[in-house]
This record gives sequence, structure tokens and C-alpha cells, in this order.
Amino acid sequence: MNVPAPRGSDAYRRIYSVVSRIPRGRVATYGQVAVLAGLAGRARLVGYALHALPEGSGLPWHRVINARGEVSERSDGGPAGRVQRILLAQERVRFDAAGRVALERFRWRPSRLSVDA
DNA sequence: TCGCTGACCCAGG
DNA sequence: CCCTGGGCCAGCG
Repeated sequence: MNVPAPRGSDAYRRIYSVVSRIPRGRVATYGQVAVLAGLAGRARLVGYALHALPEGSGLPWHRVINARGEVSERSDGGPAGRVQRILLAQERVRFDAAGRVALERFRWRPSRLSVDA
């Protein structure tokens, strides 16, 4: 797939690779993506990588949420967060009254845990 | 090269 | 549940 690779950052490439594998109707947390990308403990980097993602990348960036099951708020107050909820809802990912996704039910559980594809 | 600046996470209190 | 503190680190002036 056309996975964008800004500035030849190996870490970013690995992160995008993992995100591209999250199936429809499922979600993964930032920390989970980090671990699957071989970057355990660097959840923040996942957030930075997604933030740097250009529009129309084709990556299912909206399937990445935080460990509390919420869509992380953008500091710039942009529409990205709202869009993310809509996209997830269209995939039948449900939010409870508190705006949280039940991770025990919607979390992606990849059969293969290695970094490569 | 230095110094911000973040779509995070977890353990504590 | 809320708040604090510490760990994480690439990109761009």
C-alpha cells in the first residue's frame, strides 16, 4: 500500500506499517501500535507520527485511540477529532455515553505479533 | 547544535 | 475521578 514515509524516518515507517494493518471496525491504542512496531514505550512517537501524516494518505489513522478508549483531543482544536469519531462510527465502532470505546470488545488483536509483514 | 513542542502512558496520591 | 511527575523522541526553526 502507499504508505507515506516522511523524511526517511525508520520509526515513522514502522508505525505507518502497523497502522495500515488495523482492520475495519477495530481500533488499536497508541501504546499498542508502538509495541507492534518494535517501539515499546514510545507511544508518544506514534501520536507525533500520525499528527505528521498528510491528508489523503490512505492510512486508517482514525483507528488509533488512546489507552482509555477515547479519541485523543487535538491541541489545535481542529476538526480531526470529530472526523475520527464519525469515521469510526461508520465502521460500527460504538462509543458509550462517556464517549469511550469498549477496548475489550473493539481492540484489534493481530495474530502475528512481529514487526515485519 | 540547541530549544522548543507535542494525536501518549503509567504509577502514585 | 482528578492531578502530578517522569519517561518517551523526531522534526523544525
